[in-house]
Amino acid sequence: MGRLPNVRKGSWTQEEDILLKGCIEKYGEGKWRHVPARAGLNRCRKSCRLRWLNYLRPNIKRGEFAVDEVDLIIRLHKLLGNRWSLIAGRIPGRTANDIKNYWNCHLSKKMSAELMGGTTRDTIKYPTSINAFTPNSDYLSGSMFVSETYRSPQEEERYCSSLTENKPGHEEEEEEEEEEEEGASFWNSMLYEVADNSEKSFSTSGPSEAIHHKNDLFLEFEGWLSNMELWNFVLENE
DNA sequence: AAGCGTGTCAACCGCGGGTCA
DNA sequence: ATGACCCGCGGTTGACACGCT
Repeated sequence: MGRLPNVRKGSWTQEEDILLKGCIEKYGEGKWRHVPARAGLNRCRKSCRLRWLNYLRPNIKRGEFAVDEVDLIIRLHKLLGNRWSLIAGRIPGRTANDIKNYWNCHLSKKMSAELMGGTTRDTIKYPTSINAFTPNSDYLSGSMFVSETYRSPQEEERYCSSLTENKPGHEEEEEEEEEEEEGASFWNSMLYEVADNSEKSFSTSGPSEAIHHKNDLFLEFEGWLSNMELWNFVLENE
């Protein structure tokens, strides 16, 4: 099973852009498997989709990121980690690819430089990582931490010594459980903290005591992600 | 002027999740 | 329940531009 033979790759020409744009305008977005044939393009569907989403779509903002956009990206990245599509959803006119590129070129270096410079960090809100722990499938499947962890020198020392200890095999399961608990407790803290601080609008919709299962917690959180009022609150009080 | 290093951005690739037969 | 197919995402790569030596 493989790749389509003789499919064009590389940069898009103006003619191709016109064909693709015309096709989307005529048939609408989606059904990407039909797009190459409909548009008369010798491109794979993924390439068409990407070109549309990142370049041809109307209302795409180009050029320098404004200061407030950068600030928002940093805050959102703290909260969400590398979930670029979610971050892009909060920044009108910017695509996930743009934001990812901007982060990789500008902000990741800046952030790690700040880290090295000993910038103080928030204490409980996020795991000890510049890349926030993200509620991805690894978390749901039980393997928790996917991002590189920052530790203080003392923490690092403890961590290293813990690594050099010989651990019998059966303790691995216990470690996984501990990690899982640690992650769940992070989400619990975050969700409850937000709920506690947000008396008015979330007193009824905040997390109920019945939330014990991590999947429930995650689903609850995903629901909150689409709550603009909550977002405004989090960003204002972060 | 030429060579080299670095930054930027568009595009590709592989994978995971969802849907449907 | 299972496998095929499609979509969307994030990581990575490659090409080009630009600055420095």
